[in-house]
Amino acid sequence: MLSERRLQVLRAIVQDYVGTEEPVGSKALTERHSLGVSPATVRNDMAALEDEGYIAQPHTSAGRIPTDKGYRLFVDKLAGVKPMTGPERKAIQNFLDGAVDLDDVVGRTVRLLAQLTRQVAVVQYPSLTRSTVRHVELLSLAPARVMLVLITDTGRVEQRMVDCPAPFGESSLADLRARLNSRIAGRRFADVPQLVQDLPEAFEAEDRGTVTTVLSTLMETLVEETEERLMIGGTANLTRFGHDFPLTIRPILEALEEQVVLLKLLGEAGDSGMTVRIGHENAYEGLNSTSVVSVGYGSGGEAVAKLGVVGPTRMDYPGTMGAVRAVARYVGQILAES
Amino acid sequence: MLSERRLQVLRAIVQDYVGTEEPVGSKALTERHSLGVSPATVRNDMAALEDEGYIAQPHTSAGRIPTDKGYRLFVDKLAGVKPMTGPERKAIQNFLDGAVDLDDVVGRTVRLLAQLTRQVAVVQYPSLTRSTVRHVELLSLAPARVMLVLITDTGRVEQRMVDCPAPFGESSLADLRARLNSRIAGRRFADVPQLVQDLPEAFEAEDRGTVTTVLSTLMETLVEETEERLMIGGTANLTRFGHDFPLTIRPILEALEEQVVLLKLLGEAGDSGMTVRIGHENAYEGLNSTSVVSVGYGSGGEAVAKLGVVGPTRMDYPGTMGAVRAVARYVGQILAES
DNA sequence: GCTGGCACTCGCGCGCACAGAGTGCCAGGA
DNA sequence: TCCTGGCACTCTGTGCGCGCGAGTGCCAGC
Repeated sequence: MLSERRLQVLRAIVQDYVGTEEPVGSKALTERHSLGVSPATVRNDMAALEDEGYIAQPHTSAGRIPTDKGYRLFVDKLAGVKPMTGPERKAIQNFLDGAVDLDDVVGRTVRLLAQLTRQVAVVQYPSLTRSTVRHVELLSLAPARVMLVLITDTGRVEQRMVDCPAPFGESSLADLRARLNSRIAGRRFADVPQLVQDLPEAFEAEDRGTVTTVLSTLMETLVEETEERLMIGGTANLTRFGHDFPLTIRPILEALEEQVVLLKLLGEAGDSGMTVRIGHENAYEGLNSTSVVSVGYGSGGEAVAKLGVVGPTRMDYPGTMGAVRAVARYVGQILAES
Repeated sequence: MLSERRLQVLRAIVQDYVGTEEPVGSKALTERHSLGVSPATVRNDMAALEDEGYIAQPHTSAGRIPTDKGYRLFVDKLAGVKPMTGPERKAIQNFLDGAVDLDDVVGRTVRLLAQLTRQVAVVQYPSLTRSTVRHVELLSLAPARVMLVLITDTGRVEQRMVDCPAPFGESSLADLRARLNSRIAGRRFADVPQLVQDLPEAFEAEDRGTVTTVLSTLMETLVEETEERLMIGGTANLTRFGHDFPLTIRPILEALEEQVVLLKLLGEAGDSGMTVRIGHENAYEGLNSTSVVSVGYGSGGEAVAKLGVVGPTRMDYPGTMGAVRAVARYVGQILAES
């Protein structure tokens, strides 16, 4: 167990290193923080911290820098979440209030988060897993061609083209539309398959093939849309990453383009509360030198999606966590209103 | 006027520099290209080319590198477009064929283009300016709340929430929906305002306010959607940009996040045929060290949007132009089919 | 108008020495 | 038992000088 003072030393090291980006030595520490002890004592503490794996030296006879384990302890025990100031909160609210539709909300959120944290922001579109169907629209484009439009209660709209096996009359289409909506409007995605299972039986034999095709397209859409899309922004902030640049930044850019990777990353984070994944805690190798701070957000109490930022392990955790939490809260409000 | 041989020398310099990324000297030139003359002669030619501003020396007594003006001449006069090979064309087609909807088409196109050119790809969503309305759908969500869904013939779907000034009955809504569609379905965006101008008059006084609100939201949507969205990809390729990295890459990443800048960039390019903007020819300052190769694409003959790549001025122009042209052609085909 | 020769320039890489920061360890004191 | 000042040691980063090599411009000759 580490003594109280050693924890303070670790906290000081993290804070200094985040600020200066340079390994911090014992002398500098005692100068900048009033620890009440001499450099020599600090040196002993540092040696102990290094033995425990919380800090490391890049080279012999350089200062110390925190390890992933050190940051972990810092985040868990030594630092809180720094709340946003009043004016900051006001600004967040104002910025998000002007959004006109879902795309706009997500777009603004990304920009805002990137600007506040000066890091890369990732925002997942509100999830459809817990969503319900608001309306299904069917439009006849050609005798054997139907457009399927799905509208969800989160305000999302998806459309698919359906090629029918046989021509499909306008009246049959209207019939199908009406039956479909009366059955599944307001129901959850997961329940849809059962609810429409016996629908084809209500139609003439010649139309059954088409009905089945339309239904399976609908189901595909539901499944596909359950897999989430996301938006990222603030990639220019990657340039502030470090000095050894090209090598560090490349895998990160690659990871950011792989939506699958990012979705997994957000998905792995706990469902409630804020999650901080530090360095090697990230499963994806390219992000081993980064930390991911993420949190769920949603209208009402339930989280429907996640958002977060990706930055260097050497980041201002309290500030970043504060910004992420605040933004998530306000986005939730906006979504609840619309 | 430059002699034939000097043009050849310029061509050789561009090709070598693009390959090696290093200033190219007279001796290396005569070794790698069979110009049939000695290094001394090439030196004279190079001096002449430098006087004319086609090439420059980074430092005294280093090799020469092409200037923007040099690349311009190279692209205009000295190099053609390198066509894709058969297998490459096949691969492009296969890759694009699996797309399920518009988002998917654009997404695949971006990835494909980035991979083929190993540069940053930018694809504009098919434009709505020349588009027609396929269908307008109105859904009642609450007594005084309507969802407006617009479907275009390019397969795009946009929705907006409308808060009505007064409650709006289901039958009035159906009436409005029917009238709207009979008037504007199949018509061009630009014609819509006139066509619906006198619609409110057909309704009871109590509903007129709502009808007007719905119509103005529709018009807003049309205008907004005429301003295009776009998708980018392959940003990881920026890491191959140069050695002086952080300084070069930062403004580029910033530019890429500013959709307005990119749209302007694509918009400025000529409406038909391929456009190459080299270095300082780009209006936006952050892209002064990059070249942009863009071309319009669309279903049928008409171009409905643009796509292109952003890369270092030192790029393989013939190859890049070939890839861009080929991809644009196949995307056009895919869009025409769907 | 092309060629070979020659002197000149300049950036780059290498070796070296030095300063500075930081460490570990130890003996002495509260 | 724990803290402190002192001391020797170890590195890294930096500045300087130097030589090499690539490349140039110019000139006289063919």
